[in-house]
Amino acid sequence: MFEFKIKVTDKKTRARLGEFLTPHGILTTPSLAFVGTQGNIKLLNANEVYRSGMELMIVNTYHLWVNNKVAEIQRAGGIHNYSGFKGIIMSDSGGYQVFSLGFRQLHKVGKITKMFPGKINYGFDKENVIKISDEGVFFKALDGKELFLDAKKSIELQEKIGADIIFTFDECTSPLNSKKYTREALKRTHTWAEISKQIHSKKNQALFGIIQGGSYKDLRQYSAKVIKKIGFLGYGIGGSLGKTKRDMLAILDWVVPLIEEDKPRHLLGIGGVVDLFNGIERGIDLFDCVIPTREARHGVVYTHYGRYDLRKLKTKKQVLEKSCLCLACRQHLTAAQLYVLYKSADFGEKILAQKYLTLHNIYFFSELLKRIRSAIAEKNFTKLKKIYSVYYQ
RNA sequence: GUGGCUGUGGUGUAACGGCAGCACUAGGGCCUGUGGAGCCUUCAGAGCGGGUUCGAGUCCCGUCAGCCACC
Repeated sequence: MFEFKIKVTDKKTRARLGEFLTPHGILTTPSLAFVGTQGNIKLLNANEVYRSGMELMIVNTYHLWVNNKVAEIQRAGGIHNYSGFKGIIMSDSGGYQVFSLGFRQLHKVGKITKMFPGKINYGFDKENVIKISDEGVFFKALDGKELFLDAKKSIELQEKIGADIIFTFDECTSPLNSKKYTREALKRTHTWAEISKQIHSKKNQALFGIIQGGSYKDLRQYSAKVIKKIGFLGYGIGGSLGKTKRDMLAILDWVVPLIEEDKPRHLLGIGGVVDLFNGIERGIDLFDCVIPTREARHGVVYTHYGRYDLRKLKTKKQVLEKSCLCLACRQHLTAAQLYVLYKSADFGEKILAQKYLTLHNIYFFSELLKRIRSAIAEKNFTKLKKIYSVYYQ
């Protein structure tokens, strides 16, 4: 049902071009999943997603579960029917919410410390809504209800959701957690990985095991060995990913050589332009990231000549990018026109602008990944990286 | 022409006579397995001239402008 074939291997780096056979088609890698937390990309309907050229989406087990969507998905016959997305779908296990709803709020950091610098007010209270034990995690939902999620429950939910690629339930730690704590969390992650594998029975879903261990070399390497030994169809490399980007790359250099060549590797939650090149260069095949869609809603435009705040393009009387085939660029909507819509007092017009930017950014990242795949095939990945490094640092 | 009302950042608005605050706009920044169509940050203000007062955006007089009503 699943098979990962490596087509081309880069001679200078660990980059490779691959094909991952799934029940919903062949996924050529490297690839990036766009995040559709509750089964849909925010602001887009299924038709728009289809026409955007999106190939891979990741949905979120925690949010589907908390918002009582799972039964509805089952009734629809699975997440593909429910979402209307015909491509390949992954589901996150809920392990990230252990961090995003817990330590991230207490520590005020991202998976890489510098990601959330300074004092950010997220608009919701800072009390810890998470209680972690060796058995699983208690989440306090927005309505105050307490929910319990563990490996067994996560896999059961993910089987009901029915994505093509699913993940083991893990504990995503904070970069500010001590080594002692990270080691304890890692032990839980490994236990939960074993349980996840035992529970998982659906043959039409590929279960990926998640490697954790923070930014500690021995823990990361130990985790890679443990997860490899349990045996999965692919690997997820999860946060925390250290204090700087350099730490993140070091983690990849420690872990990737310890896992099999012929299995796909997914760097969880990462997907900035520079990160894609750096990850692929170190042997990563899959990414997922909220950046393209979230930043679109916040007015950021990605182009092959750099990343721009729409505000800076307000006088530009041309499309966002000439070569782009997204809905906005195809309709010859200029940056200036999009800016007017984006700043409109009319809420509907603002949403329309955000929708256009979302489609544009999805198109950009899809196209970028295509170019990367071609470059690997044509043996000039390093050259392509150099080209983009002019506009993206 | 007479009477009345109103004059506070670019805009819209607050503040018993006591540090001129807020929202929008504009500028700068952020966002990495989405609790976010979100967050942080900077610039920018009393129509003009007098007076009372320790102290005036606030009270008084004049002036100018705008709005309303009436000849």
